[in-house]
Amino acid sequence: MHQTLNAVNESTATGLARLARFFGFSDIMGRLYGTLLLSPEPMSLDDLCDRLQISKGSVSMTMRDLERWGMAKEVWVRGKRRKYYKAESDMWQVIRNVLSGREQREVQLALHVLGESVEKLQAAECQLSPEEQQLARYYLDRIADLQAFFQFAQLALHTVLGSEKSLDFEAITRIEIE
Amino acid sequence: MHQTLNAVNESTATGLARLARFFGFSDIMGRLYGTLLLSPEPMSLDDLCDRLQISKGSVSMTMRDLERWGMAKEVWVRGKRRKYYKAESDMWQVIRNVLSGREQREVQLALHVLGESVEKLQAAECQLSPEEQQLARYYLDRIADLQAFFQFAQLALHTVLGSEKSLDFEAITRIEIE
DNA sequence: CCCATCATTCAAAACATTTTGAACGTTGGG
DNA sequence: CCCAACGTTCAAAATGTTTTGAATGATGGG
Repeated sequence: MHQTLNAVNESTATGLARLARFFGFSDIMGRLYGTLLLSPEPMSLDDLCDRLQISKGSVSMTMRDLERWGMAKEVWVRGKRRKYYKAESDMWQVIRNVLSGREQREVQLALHVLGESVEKLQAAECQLSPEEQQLARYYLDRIADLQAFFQFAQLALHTVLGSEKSLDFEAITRIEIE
Repeated sequence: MHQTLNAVNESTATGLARLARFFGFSDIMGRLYGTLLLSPEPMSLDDLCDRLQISKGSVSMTMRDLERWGMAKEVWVRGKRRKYYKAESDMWQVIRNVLSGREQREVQLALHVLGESVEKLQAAECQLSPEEQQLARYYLDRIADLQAFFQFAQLALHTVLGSEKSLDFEAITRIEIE
């Protein structure tokens, strides 16, 4: 294959590895996704091992993750016994999968914990000394700020997840201006 | 101090540690920030060591990071020689600091690399065999998708960073009901 | 100028994550 | 039913990250 094509392949895989890392996934996950994304033909586990020079165990495990996150799909190639994979090439779909899984859970957990703290503080108020009451009010102020942040995040997520097609810019700018 | 106050303190610090980890910072960074956030008085390095049960070296290094990211500030307490710190309590400011540093760089780097790939592919086109040309066009399509994604991210970042307004609790809840 | 009191540094230790590869399933063709 | 060709698993090795603490540097009071 021409050297330029290889170079582009390599830098794309490296860039996606970086992006994966940024989102808390493994390096290999990004490289596998990038490699599949630039392959017009589905690839087998052995193809991927060979291309990326990593063990078959890693590829097998990581492909399962990619499937779980809706970033790759299994493909049957007739006449072949091997498993073949192709990348989900709709980036918006991938983004939505990731956001609706991990990120949304994160935000909801945070809001839940913060809500519990508020309840605890309110319930305990009458048992507190005057100084402690003052501190409790201070806590409630800071917690309110955190809640505002997470509620903003929740709204932003909801907006992105609600959009069926490729995300339009109008939606996001509207949130910020309000 | 009352047990409820301690419990809230602890769960807030733990929650912020989790958030820090999510954003690619260290655990301790989140815990220190959370601890400072819930302290009406500035705290010294030794106060923080004592509260979080971690070595002074860690606290010293991590406080430098927190300062670098605009998440905490040094405070002089008259009559004391120690350094005292307080959290930057404006969450919106903290978010802007983080986004305008790391995240923005990340997006710009990605766009730069993708742009280079497009140039390389276009420059090499005339040297390619017909099959290679077809593959190059496939690459250009996939790269265009990636560029669209990063350009969207860039716009979203720009919008958030451009807004001066800090979000308050009431404003957010009002938006969500609409 | 010296001492006491802090803060900072950084090499090594503790800890956590990722990757490997040999052993073990599974499946389909013969 | 057996073999060959694959996929999967998981304990251990490699690698990467975080934390410690002893040594060192800085600074103000006396």
